[in-house]
Amino acid sequence: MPDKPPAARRGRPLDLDARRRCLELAAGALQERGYAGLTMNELARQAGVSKKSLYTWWPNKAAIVVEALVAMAEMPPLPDLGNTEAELRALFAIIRRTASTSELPLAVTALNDPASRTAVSRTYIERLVGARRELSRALVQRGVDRGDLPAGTDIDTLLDMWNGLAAYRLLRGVALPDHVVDQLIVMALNGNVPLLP
Amino acid sequence: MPDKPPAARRGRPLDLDARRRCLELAAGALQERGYAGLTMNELARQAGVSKKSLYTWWPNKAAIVVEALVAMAEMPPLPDLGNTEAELRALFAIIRRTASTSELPLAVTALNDPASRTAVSRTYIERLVGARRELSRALVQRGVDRGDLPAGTDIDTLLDMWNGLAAYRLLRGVALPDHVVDQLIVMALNGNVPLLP
Amino acid sequence: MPDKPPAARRGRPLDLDARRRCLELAAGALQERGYAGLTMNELARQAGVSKKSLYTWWPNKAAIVVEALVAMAEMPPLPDLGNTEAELRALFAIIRRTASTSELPLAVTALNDPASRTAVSRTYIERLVGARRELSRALVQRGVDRGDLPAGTDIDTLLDMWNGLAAYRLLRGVALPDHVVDQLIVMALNGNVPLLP
Amino acid sequence: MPDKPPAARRGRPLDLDARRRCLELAAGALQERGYAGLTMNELARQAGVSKKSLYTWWPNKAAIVVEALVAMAEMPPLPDLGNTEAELRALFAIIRRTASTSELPLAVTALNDPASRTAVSRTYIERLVGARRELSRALVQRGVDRGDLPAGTDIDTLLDMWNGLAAYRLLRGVALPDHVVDQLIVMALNGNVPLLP
DNA sequence: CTGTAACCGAGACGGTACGTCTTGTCTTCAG
DNA sequence: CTGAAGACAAGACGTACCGTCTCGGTTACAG
Repeated sequence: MPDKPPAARRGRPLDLDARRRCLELAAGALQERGYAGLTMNELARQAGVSKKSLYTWWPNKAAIVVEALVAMAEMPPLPDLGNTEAELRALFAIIRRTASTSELPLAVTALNDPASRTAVSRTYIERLVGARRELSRALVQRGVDRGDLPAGTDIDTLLDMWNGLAAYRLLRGVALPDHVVDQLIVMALNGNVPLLP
Repeated sequence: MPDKPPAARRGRPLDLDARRRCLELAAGALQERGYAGLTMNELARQAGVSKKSLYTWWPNKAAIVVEALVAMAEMPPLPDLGNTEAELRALFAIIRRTASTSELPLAVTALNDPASRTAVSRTYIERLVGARRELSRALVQRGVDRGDLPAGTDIDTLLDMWNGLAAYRLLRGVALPDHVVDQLIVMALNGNVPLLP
Repeated sequence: MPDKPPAARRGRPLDLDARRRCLELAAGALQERGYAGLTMNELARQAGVSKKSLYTWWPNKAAIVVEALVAMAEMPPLPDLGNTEAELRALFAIIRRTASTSELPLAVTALNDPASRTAVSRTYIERLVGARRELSRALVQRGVDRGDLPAGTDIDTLLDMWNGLAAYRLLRGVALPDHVVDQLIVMALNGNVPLLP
Repeated sequence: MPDKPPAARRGRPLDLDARRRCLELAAGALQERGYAGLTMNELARQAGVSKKSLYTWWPNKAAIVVEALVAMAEMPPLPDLGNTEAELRALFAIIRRTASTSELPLAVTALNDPASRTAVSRTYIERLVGARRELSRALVQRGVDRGDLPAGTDIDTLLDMWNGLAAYRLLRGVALPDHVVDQLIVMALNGNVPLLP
């Protein structure tokens, strides 16, 4: 008997539909009213779900928030445009869009909620930042492979710098103008990027 | 007599001493126990101050936190070492130290507390981020004046990029290794910096 | 099946035990420390109950106080002694005891607390004063039935007069001497009582 | 030197006008909004007086309230109508009016305010109840002197009973109907009153 | 006519109760 | 066994009020 149905489950099955509904409602509330503006009571009520279930599915509020953010952060793979400059431009579009949502402040707030200490481990952050990171890294790697970027480019540092710049500007409430983006791309294509040691 | 003192205040004067005491206690509690770990009840009790006074001086908890962070962010002017590379190295030391304290998460949390929306205006952020910014800008400007950095250097973008990189790494829980700092300094001294349009 | 049990309650049931515990603690605190000396914070703490629960069960402090007083005011039915004079004497013993406790001032204070205006309705007073009234009325009625008191005796007015006399004396800080009680009883047995119109 | 002018006062004299203004405002607020509805802050503001002055003139809130009630309780001497029944009827008019104001509940509340324990002594009650008592007693005494009431009438008990009846009815929220008043007067004129021992 | 002593309005302050809110747990009943 | 309904403990938040205090200014009598 190669593989029996996973565990011969008994009783009422998990309501995966309701679970997803919660994440969507949470995502909406987070963007509209922020971290503190999302309350578990209301989330349960609106999702037609019991608080018991919420706390069965996630250990605490911070965990729901992080998972909702992870879901929001999902993005389609960046297509190979055959042109490194065009691809970098597409990458910056995503960086700016991400920074313009309040995703980062929300993540910081969730991760500094004392409740999260117990259960929301670093793995969540890995998933949150990491989700996009892999795709972004692949894009930059293509530039390196094409020879448009230096062979030893420190891709992670480069991406952290670009994302960090956008995020920091967001914190300051200042926009990231086009000409800055243009310049960063030109600099990169000219080989002015951090290199691996 | 051109203008007499503003309004000849009546009534008992503000107890500025107690006000400052609150900020110091708040700063300590924030570093030790985080945003949620600081409670107004205890702060009032420890400072020997009534809650009424707290809420007279600041509109809500977030406002106290931001002001305490502003006070924490004050730093001595960066001395002129006569050597741009040494100065940049000193600047990065501060950037790393700042990113490794909990200051940034606290600020983000406070500024995203819905209570702060009403009263804690953008000016607080200006003060918070701006306090250090002026000093950092002056340091970089000295490098430009000495001719060690390009004449048209976009100092703000450069600083946002460096600070953002450090902060983003902090969020990811990854350290910023020395060789990366070395490389960024070398790049800057080679003139590879964003320029004003 | 004409009507099934009202709604087949769902969710955790009310903790009636804790509710009763609160009333008892409140009664004790009222007698020892008065209306202002009873605080909701402490009551919650001592009863091992959350403030939320207190305010779920009662709309405000005054409501708890009134209900505690109602519980205190409960008294055993006055036994039929077969002798009207002896029964009236027993009634006066209760009247005096009631007037000498702090029950009346507490009730007046609670019912004049502006918080009570909204929620503590007249029904509370009915219950508070009415609890004892029924028993007292029954006692006097027995005297009427025996023919020891006039047939048309206005029992309510008679009881209000006697209770009012004792209460008024309490307010003035003057005792109600035995001979006055004796005389009132004699007057009543001689038929000198207010009559229904 | 038999008696020198009291103390040869120096400095600014007491502002008796403002003091009286406070009492009037307090009386109004008490009747409209009750004991807790009268706040010292507002009283000071409305009277154009500083809180400092309020607490110079009276030791605490209860003291102001009691003094305001005493002022409210003042009544013109009851004229000799030459007719005991008419006079008793006038007396009952006053008793009813007094009971219909919330004077008694207010007095009870004030005297049970823990703050009053220190400073508002029994003498205040004497003044409050006593002010009217003397006048009422004189009126009843005239009836005794005329021979319309028994020689040994216990006037104090009689008045406490009548006042207490009206007050108790007020507490119960029930009116005192005319026919009851008529009957009490008839009973008294028939000699059915408590007698001194 | 000037000094000085007592008074005054304004209002900030310490202390503390009130009533509301939210998180995370627990209990019951229904599917 | 899972899920909805919702009561519960704990405790923070922001508001209100009392009685005290400190300030600068005002009014009277004294020299």
